[in-house]
Amino acid sequence: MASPITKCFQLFVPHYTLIKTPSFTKSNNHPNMSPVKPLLITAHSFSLTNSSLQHTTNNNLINFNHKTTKLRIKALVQNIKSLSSFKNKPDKILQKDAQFQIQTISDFNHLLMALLISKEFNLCLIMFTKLSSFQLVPDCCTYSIIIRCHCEKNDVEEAKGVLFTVLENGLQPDSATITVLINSLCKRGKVKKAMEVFEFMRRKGLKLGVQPYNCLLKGLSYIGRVDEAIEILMGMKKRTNLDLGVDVYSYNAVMDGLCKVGRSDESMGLFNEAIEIGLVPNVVTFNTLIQGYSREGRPMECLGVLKMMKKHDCVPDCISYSTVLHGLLKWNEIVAAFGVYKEMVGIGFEVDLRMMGTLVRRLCKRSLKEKGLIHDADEVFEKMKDRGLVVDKRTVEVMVQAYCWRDKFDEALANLNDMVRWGYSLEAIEFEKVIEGFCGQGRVDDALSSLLLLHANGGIVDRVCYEVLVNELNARGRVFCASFLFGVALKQGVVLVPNKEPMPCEYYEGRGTAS
DNA sequence: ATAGGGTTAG
Repeated sequence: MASPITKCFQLFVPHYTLIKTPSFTKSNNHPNMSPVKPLLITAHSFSLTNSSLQHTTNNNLINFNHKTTKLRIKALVQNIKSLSSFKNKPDKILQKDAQFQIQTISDFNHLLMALLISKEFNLCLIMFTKLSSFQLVPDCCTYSIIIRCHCEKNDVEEAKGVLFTVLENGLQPDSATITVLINSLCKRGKVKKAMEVFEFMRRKGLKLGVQPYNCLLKGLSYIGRVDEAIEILMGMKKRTNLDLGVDVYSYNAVMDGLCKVGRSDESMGLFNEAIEIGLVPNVVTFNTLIQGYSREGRPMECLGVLKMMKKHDCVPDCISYSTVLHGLLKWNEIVAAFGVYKEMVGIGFEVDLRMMGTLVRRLCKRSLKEKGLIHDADEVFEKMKDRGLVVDKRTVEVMVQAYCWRDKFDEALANLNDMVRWGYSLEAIEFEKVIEGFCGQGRVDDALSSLLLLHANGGIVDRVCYEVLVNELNARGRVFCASFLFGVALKQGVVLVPNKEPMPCEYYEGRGTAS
């Protein structure tokens, strides 16, 4: 009674030979493939033990018994399911029990899009060839997805072919379809080919919107032909009262091009021009400028841009702050960097752990001159420990050193233990400082355990460490312990010449006479 | 009415 339902896996059964490249003819001439709607994709359809899959073992494009194919299909289901996170459109296509109905070309486009997003380009193209079995006719949207698919595969010629087919079929490719192609070409630096498409469209008498032009601007900037980009931008600006015009994306593209070649001032000039003609700069505009100044070694001007943003009612985002912070660190403006760090933390932005490490190390170094900075280093370091499971080796080393400077040997030892826990070697640590420090505070046992920590973890204990400790033990009359250590040193080939030889014999003799 | 299209960091 219920009409047989085409399951997704059946789509891949080779009832007929697949056409190598998808054709765009609207033929319904697949006799063995009864076109039945709707298509239901259920989790069950993908069941890999399904006996229907046995039919697919012949020479075909998709072999369901092949391990990787199974994995791919599985991943595909995941991706289609996770479509719910895709642009608020889930409810339309995802029904309650995870069934996926295809009734309209729009549903089909969504499926193709899902495949595209999951980078299943070949599957996407294959699905496209099955389009007619759903008695569906591709529309502009379908074609732009297919064009994008070819582009992602780096098959620009094929993509262009699709565009021509669209035109031949009498369909009007709209600006969105073209944008996909132009963007893909420009992103790969194939600006010349992109321009050919522009020329082609012009000859066809089809007008393009501002977006494809923006792609071109970006493409030109990308290959370093910024001046040409500026020229085009100016042309676009002149035509404002026509249908084209410029928008903030256009300016962003060219400004970025200028910034990338060290012409940030000119970029700022363009910014002012954009303001003049009434465009509203967005966070990307400002971030572009920040990046420009940062690259040019003008990190303090990044802070200026940050202030400008606030004046323009533009809320700096994580990228704004990260870029500024990165610039300040790169050019060694450590105090300002800490200020920006504090601001980020205050807002609740996560700071990159590597930048935090750099900040800690520089603050430590700087604190030799400006004592107070060490507290800032502490603050950032504590945050790092809260955040990550491990802290990078160099940063802990520097902090251990800084703790030693301040006679905070407990903290130093705690961090040395962390280093061991994290599997770091202790070779870079100045253990004699730690041991001397503990001894100086009269804490011989802590000094001893520091030495043992180093020894137990394959570190080379140098003469100074042994000497300091043996002397200290001797001074405290702990002769037995001193001689033990003396022996350990000897075993390592370190012959100690302490202030006073430990005299175990004397010691025993003493005991002997007493009893 | 509407799917499909363009921007910034490390």
